[in-house]
Amino acid sequence: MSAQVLPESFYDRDVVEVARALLGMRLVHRLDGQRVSGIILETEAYRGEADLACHARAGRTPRTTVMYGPPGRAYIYFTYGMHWLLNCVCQPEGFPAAVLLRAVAPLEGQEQMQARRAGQPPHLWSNGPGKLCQAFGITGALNGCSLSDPTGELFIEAGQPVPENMVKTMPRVGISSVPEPWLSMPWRFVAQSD
DNA sequence: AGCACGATTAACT
DNA sequence: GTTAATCGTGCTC
Repeated sequence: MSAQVLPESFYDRDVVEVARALLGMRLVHRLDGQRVSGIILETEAYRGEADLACHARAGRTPRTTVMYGPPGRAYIYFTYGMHWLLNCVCQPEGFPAAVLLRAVAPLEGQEQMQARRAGQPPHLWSNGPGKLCQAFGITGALNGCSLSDPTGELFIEAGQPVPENMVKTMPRVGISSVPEPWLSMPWRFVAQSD
């Protein structure tokens, strides 16, 4: 019984819907022939050039090109001079939108995570967008790769969907200089732990 | 060519 | 609660 990898069509719809639907799914990175994986617990949606919090607000640039491509690809970028952040490209090709993966619960390959998150306790390995990329060994080398290819290095498998009463919705974080209404859009989704 | 700032994190007071 | 670390990106000159 092998887990089902989410197909491109999963991502080919409104990015806010996808951000909600990704909760409970499983992020997998094949690293040194070993699976490093975790259950997605927190996401944020970034939608189109009109969304002033979205990188695509500046239009199509070298960095944002991947977001304009087909759904189901990884959009990975570098920020604050030291952190990689992982997104899933959504909606039809030509419309720039992506879901930022903000937190996952460690599952497989915990020795790998421990090694990459030197000295930190397990609950702090992947509870942030920069932290999860570090724990999983994800870098810009994977930018643009398909997340729907089961033979690829990085993909997302179907998991246990999170029921509605276990999902909290709130404004996105880290975008404090963005004007309304974008600042308050409830496009951040968090799965409750209990 | 130069500059301000960022979808963050960890280590402070 | 505050702040340094650190550099690619996009904007201005």
